[in-house]
Amino acid sequence: MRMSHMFGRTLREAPADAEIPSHQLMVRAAMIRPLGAGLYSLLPLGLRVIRKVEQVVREEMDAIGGQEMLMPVVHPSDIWERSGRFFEVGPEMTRLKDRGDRDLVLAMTHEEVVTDLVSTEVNSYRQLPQIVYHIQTKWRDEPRSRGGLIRVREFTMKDSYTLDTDAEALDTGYEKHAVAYDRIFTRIGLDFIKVGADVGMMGGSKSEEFMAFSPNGEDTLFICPNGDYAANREVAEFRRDDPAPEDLLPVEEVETPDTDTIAKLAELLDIPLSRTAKAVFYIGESGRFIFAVIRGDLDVNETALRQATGEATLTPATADQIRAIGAEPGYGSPVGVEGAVIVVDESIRQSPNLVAGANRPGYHLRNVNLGRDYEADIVTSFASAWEGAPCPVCNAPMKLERGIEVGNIFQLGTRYTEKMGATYLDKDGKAQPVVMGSYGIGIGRNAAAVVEQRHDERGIVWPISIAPYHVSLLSLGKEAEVIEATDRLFAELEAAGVEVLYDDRADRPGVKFTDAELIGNPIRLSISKRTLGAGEVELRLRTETDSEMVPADEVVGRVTGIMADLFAELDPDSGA
RNA sequence: CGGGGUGUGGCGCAGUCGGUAGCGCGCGGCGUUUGGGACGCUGAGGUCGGAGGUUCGAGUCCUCUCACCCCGACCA
Repeated sequence: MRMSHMFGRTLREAPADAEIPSHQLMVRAAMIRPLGAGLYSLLPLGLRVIRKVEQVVREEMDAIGGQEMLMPVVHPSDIWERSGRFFEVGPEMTRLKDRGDRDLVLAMTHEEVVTDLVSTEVNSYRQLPQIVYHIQTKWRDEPRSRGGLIRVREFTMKDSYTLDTDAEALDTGYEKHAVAYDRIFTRIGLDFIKVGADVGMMGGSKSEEFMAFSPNGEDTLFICPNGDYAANREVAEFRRDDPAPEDLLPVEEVETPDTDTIAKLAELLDIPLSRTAKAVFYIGESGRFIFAVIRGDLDVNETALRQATGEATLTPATADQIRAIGAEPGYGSPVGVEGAVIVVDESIRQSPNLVAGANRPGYHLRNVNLGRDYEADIVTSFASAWEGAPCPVCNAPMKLERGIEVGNIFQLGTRYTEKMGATYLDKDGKAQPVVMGSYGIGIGRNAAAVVEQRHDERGIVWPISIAPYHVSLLSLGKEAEVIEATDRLFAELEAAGVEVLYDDRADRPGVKFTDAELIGNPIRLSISKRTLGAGEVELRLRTETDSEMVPADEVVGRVTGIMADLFAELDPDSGA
């Protein structure tokens, strides 16, 4: 490609509304342009990156037996009604009508279409297992898009689906995906980790996320320094030590004026936070009052609490709602309340003789004990982990990291196939629901994550696997012999299968160097009157600050050799 | 949806007390330059986000509205 005719210009300054590096650099480097909130055009340079990410994904999906297909972006709403998600998913899914007043939805994912296809295409256990996938547009009307390509509303996603006869076979397909994903993210040069995750709106039983490390990531991860455990904050567990057993002491009311927070209470009574029981009040989506009880030194993980209660949303209760069940804001305890679902964290069960509210202003109770003084409807774990929390496996203090979710894998089970009647006949001729898994990779987000991890003050430092071009070729000077020599090298490189972005513009050298570094192709070649006089070409890697002079007739071989080395560095089979 | 912020030429910005819109970069032409974002001359390009209002007069004041960004809520 000759830069003199490339569509899209580089920008000297980033748009004022771009804050994170990947957003700024991809706009400046003429890869993306904003159209609206969460909507981006891909310019030719950016599209090349996206296509390369897609191709890596495609190769690895094919390698585990995936069959590529393509499903529509617009769906008739009835399949979503049959799965139930038409009613479960909120405004994130866009609904529209066609000219015949028929209800349609814009696809935010494709479980429904796959399941619908399965019901007609799969009839026998002999056809299973299967892996199908497509790489296609998704529309999710996010409440808030952000960060360039990190979180957008319209985006390209690879979604694949495993179809199996039983849970054991599902494990196999799931594990194949875990391996394929490892290879994909390695090949595109990401520094990443697989963590345990919440199943969210996808439902199902098991889910893990692949997280690219980045301070600009939206997720918080807890990671064991010994590699024994890694989880999204939403589901992160930690080791809970059993406190020394104590005899249960009698309940005793204590006057605590103006002590409406746990911190004040602990100070007033001169006890550690861990000797108090904290009450947190929510109203669930069903309208039930959710009364969460947790040890005073811990915080509620609302995702875990939603899971435990089966409530899709939890809204903090108002003071009036709290009083309506017989509790008192600031002085609440589960002792004597009525009409609430009492959910107790494990920390409480393990801790005897805690201080809790007396459900009247200015008073608390000492020596409150679960089972003696009140009963729980649910006892489970819903405490948030924290930086330094003990690893649930080895007890080492966990590190807190930020990550960008670049892929996720879900075991769906029969959630969709049962509802939509996607069955196969087993060996006994009996109809059984197909067991499904669902696996996603956001293509554009991956490209952005790579930029977040691989850039410097001058621009992007692409890994060769997804760089827009392998080589930036610069002609320095307008002398005819320089132009001719650069034209010739351009042709030779292309003939050798090297992808070249040829900066043939009439600009000064500084402009070309700067743009080459901004765009970030891995190999830079420069030809000028000076190099020509010595019969050489200057070669510099984007990752290096020193150049190398290469005899003109060795350049193509040298470049292809470097390319092979660069690809090898990203090769998951090389053991590097 | 709550909180904060910004809308002036392609990008970055200025615009005082209300007086008829300017700077840098970029872009076209000519000339001089050519190894780290050159210089001179010259030229093109703006419904000042939109609507309404106040006023002799609005980029500027008032009202409404739209869009975008950031934090939170939410989120496969």
